[in-house]
Amino acid sequence: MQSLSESLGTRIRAMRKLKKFSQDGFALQCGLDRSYMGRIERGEVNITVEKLYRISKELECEPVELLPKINDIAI
Amino acid sequence: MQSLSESLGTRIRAMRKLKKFSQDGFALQCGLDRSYMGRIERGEVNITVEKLYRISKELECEPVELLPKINDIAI
DNA sequence: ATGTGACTTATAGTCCGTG
DNA sequence: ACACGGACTATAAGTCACA
Repeated sequence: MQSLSESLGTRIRAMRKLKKFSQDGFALQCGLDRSYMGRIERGEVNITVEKLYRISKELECEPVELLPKINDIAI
Repeated sequence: MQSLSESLGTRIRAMRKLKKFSQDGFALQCGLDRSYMGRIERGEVNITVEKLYRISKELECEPVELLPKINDIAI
């Protein structure tokens, strides 16, 4: 079972690629550092809800589309 | 328009009351200090996604039930 | 049972680089 | 373009005392 951060990162990456954004261009859009976006997508960090919304906004999706179901992750 | 943290806090409080939990009993369940839970419910802090999941788990709901729609808050 | 101030500690998030 | 890291800085996390 994936961790929450891993699952979230995987979903963010998939959605970003769907939108044909580069990682660093997308980070810039979100007002985040490029190295931090890499860490997010690799599931190395536990982002705040505020950043989740910022990322969702730039991906033109609802946060729920990026969040795993509660029973699909280890808590 | 409410801020994200305010909207999230309001929803957490409403769901907690629905479950008939006291603030400090609920904080304990979540492994948090009751004063910190108070700040979350008042929207004074910007929690991480991990905390959101911990709280959702104890409220027996999905995170999406606690999160406002992206167009309903100021980003 | 809850709000608030004043903390300390942990970690989110930045800025610089390398291959 | 992206992975990965070191060394920062800002802020979330967590504790306690008092109202």
